[in-house]
Amino acid sequence: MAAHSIDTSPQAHLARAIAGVVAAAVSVGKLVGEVAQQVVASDIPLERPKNRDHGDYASSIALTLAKGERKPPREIAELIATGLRGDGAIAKVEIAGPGFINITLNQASHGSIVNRVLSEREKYGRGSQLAGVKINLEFISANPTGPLHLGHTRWAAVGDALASVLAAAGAEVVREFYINDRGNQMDLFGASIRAAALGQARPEDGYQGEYIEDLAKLIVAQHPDYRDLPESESVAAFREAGYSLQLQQQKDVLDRFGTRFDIWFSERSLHSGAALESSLKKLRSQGHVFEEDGATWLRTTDFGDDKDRVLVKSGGELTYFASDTAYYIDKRDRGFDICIYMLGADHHGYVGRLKATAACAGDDPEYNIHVLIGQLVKILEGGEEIKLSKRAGTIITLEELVEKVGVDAARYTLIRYPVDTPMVLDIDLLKKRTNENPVYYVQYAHARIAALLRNAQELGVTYGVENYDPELLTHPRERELLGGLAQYPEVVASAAELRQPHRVARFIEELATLYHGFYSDCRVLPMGEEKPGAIHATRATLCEATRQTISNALHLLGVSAPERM
RNA sequence: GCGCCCGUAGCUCAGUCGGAUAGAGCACCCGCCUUCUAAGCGGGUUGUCGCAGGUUCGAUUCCUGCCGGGCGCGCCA
Repeated sequence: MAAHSIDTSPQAHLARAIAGVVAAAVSVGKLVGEVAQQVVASDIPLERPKNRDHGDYASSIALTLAKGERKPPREIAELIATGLRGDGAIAKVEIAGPGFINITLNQASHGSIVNRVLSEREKYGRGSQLAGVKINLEFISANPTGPLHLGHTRWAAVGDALASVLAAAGAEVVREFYINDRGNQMDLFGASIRAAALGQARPEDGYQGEYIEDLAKLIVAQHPDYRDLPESESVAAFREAGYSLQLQQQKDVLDRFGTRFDIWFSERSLHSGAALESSLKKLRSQGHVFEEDGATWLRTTDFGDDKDRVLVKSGGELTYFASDTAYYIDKRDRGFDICIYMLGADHHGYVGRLKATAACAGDDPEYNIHVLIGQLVKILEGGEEIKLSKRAGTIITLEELVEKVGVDAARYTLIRYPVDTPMVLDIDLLKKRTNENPVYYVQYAHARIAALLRNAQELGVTYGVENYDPELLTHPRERELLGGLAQYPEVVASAAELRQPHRVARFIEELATLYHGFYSDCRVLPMGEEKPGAIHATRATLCEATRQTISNALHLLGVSAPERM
């Protein structure tokens, strides 16, 4: 991490302090193990123990070092604890259990997080561990042959949130949507619309949804002549018109959902430009292309794929896989260090070939390419599962879900689970505007603080860092809340590193719980004739820092932070 | 057959780069609004962390095998 952005949170301070003590012990020969010699602040395990008797922070570092030192962990813990006791931020250090170091901070240090939050404001939580890294995040990437369904919706929410989280960690992120606008399904799409326009039965394997009728009507209204063209021209005309309308519909729906893409990338553009040819050239130069049975293959088995893949069919046509490889290489040529793909579970078979493709192009598949596999979403309505079938037209679309539960609830619900969890959405339950939906719980906390701060101003409580005195925050609830606020930057950093935006959602829920607990036990504003004093200003300032943190976190997820509910 | 994902409380799910008594919400029972939003707070009840081995001071977490569920294995896109 760059020197100008030293993390000033209490736990970062502790990590540096512990690393410093260990390094000092190494230099005088009290610690000799390899692990101890190499330890740096970012390696120091430091957590907020569930049990408050275990202090504000606890570290298991002594247990980790014990093996290399061949000494009892408690002895090492004592050594470190002794070194820490001189630290001005620390009130108490205790050794517990097998060798945990439990640390209690002094008031000023523990309370200083409020100053940090209120000086950084909407920037609180941002870090720099991904500074200078260019990331291409591709998600949704639906065919332009129909509305976006629930699976796409999960990605629309999670992908957008992940992009924000990565950006918050300092990365330069581009959100990209790959439009699969080539291939048989496009002709099938055109033929389906044409059939609807002519009042004929749709092709058996064609698209059956009602939206096809709507598209047909729209197109015929503008271009009645399309029906009279020779069949293949007519299919093409309906296909292109339908493509354009459907793509625009997807863009509009996503826009209303709050997910906006930087780049809409057309598969066709790979073929009309030089991308395909130059990618083939690159792959050939790396030596993994071969000819067999009249087709051109990429030897992906060199890098762990199950089987080699065809790039050019014996008939001379390019495969979808050829597009994929060209697309990947094009992204790299555009300067992206890391290409993240978000795919549905039904596409997990692609992971091997995508990674192998990157390797064939001479890249590091462990760094340059990252594939996230999302499990499918099941929907319950009226207690029964709705089976999804695009062809049969029984799908829940992004639009329908939003109509039913609203943007905030839809986004938040989809984001709060890790993507590899197969999730069950109960529509009936989500329709209820009750606290069964965590998004209300979290938004309520924000609105509650906003209301309180409005009242504070009316009552003449002048809150803010200049009237903030951390020595007054001695109540256990206050200490808990301060500890929660301090966790946020670390949560964002780990969400970015692990590509798991749901961690941010879980954090907000925890912070909301801490706030509600504080609120019910600690009176913030003066009562009756009481005059505003230091405790009121200090507590209101703590509230403001909490509001800011919740707001920042909700914004990362694309969920609104209401002032009133 | 081969590969990937999942299996944690009655339900929906966190937690897992090994760490202190396994958590939350919902549901159920009992309290708390004459002053800041009760969409809230507090208390109670709930578990063979799928099963069996292994590694370890320590395993829900790592390894192996099995059982159960989902998905994928085209010169389709």
